[in-house]
Amino acid sequence: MSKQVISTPVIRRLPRYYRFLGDLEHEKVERISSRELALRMGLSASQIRQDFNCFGGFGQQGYGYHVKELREIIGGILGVREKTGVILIGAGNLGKAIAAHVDFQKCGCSLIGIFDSDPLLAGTSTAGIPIMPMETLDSFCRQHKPSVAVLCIPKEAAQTLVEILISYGIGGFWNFSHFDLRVNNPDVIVENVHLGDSLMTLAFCMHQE
Amino acid sequence: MSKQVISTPVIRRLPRYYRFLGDLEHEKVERISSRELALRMGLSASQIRQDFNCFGGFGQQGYGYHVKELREIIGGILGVREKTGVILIGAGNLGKAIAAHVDFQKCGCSLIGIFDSDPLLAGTSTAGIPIMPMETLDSFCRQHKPSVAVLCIPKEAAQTLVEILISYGIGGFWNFSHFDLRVNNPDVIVENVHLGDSLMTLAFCMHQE
DNA sequence: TAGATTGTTAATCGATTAACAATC
DNA sequence: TAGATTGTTAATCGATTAACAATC
Repeated sequence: MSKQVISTPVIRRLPRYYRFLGDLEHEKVERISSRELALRMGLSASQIRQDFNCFGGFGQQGYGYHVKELREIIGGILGVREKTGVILIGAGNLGKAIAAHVDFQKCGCSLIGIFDSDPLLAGTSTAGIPIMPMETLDSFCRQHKPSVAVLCIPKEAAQTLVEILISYGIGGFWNFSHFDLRVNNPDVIVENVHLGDSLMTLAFCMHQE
Repeated sequence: MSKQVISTPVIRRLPRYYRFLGDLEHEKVERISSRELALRMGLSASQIRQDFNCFGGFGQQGYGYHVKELREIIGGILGVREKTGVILIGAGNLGKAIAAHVDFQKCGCSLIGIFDSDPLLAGTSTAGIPIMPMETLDSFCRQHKPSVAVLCIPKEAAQTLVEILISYGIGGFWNFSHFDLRVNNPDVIVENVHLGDSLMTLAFCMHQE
């Protein structure tokens, strides 16, 4: 295994490769060349070959890439066969929708608990996952050792909660709060999702030109 | 007005600048230097000055940038004072959450209608917006001329619907369906959001090192 | 074998960073 | 005026593209 550091642009393209290869497999396509895949994905063939070769030579000269095999390899790289424990904090509109809509399984994750400070929600469940009161977070984490927390809480509540969650052993945050979470600890990974930024970008591009 | 083309990385940073400047204004900070802003945002001062100078010189030598003024300028560039008409298709879990959770107003948009093919949903409403049957989409678009459609529908339904929506005058798609929407028409802008990709990226980064 | 397509190196392009003169 | 910080040009860095030898 090469210990080479993978650049961010490459990392961000991996899930997309994985998705497109899934579609191809679904369409019963057995082999594909970098040229064809590039055409489909709106990339260049060179780039695709460069990307794959960050991890090793998965193709065969004169043939291309075996779709099923390549998909499995990239799946392995992305760790989709793992069962990373995930908890979700904040069972409001967005929290519930994410719990129900995102296929955690497919992403190598397993949503094992939802927490909310509203006592009225405790005892109910969403997407088959029980909603628990915040008081039980500590003991739950000690018992089940989730490594990722999805944050669907208001901005104000987030920063302090994050420190606590890190002390509970959380090593990754998928942050939907309306602020940019920044953590000093280099072992903690943060993925900020700003839907508003995405919509603004769309609006800007429409008014350009 | 410079007709210079703005690069994608710069465009993607604009909403973030806008957000951070909003926070600063909230904290009653009147002026800020590129150096201080860089520190807060995890960028370099050079980059910030380069970015702003794509649009014009908004700062003042020896002083820095006036927070409120700069925020308004960037807001103007992003078009947050516009009222771009938006419709949302698919009032499932995710559709409802987006309708309720995303602040369209703040993004220069106005969510004016939700459509769903399920006749049971017709007549109900989410986030104060009425849910209407797909049959009324045509006449609604002719009357209200929305320019953006949010797609919260299954992959299978999406591609054909998109063609129809374009014929109804939709020029921008905010696509949450599980597929990459690609449109040939250069006047149509697409912003694909893949929450699964984002989660996979987080998981990958956690297992790296 | 001939044709196709990879893996990989070299060339190009674009974005970020550094430097500094202009100026408030 | 002196100090600070911008706007802007030049240097660097990294990512993408092009080219081609290796090889299935």
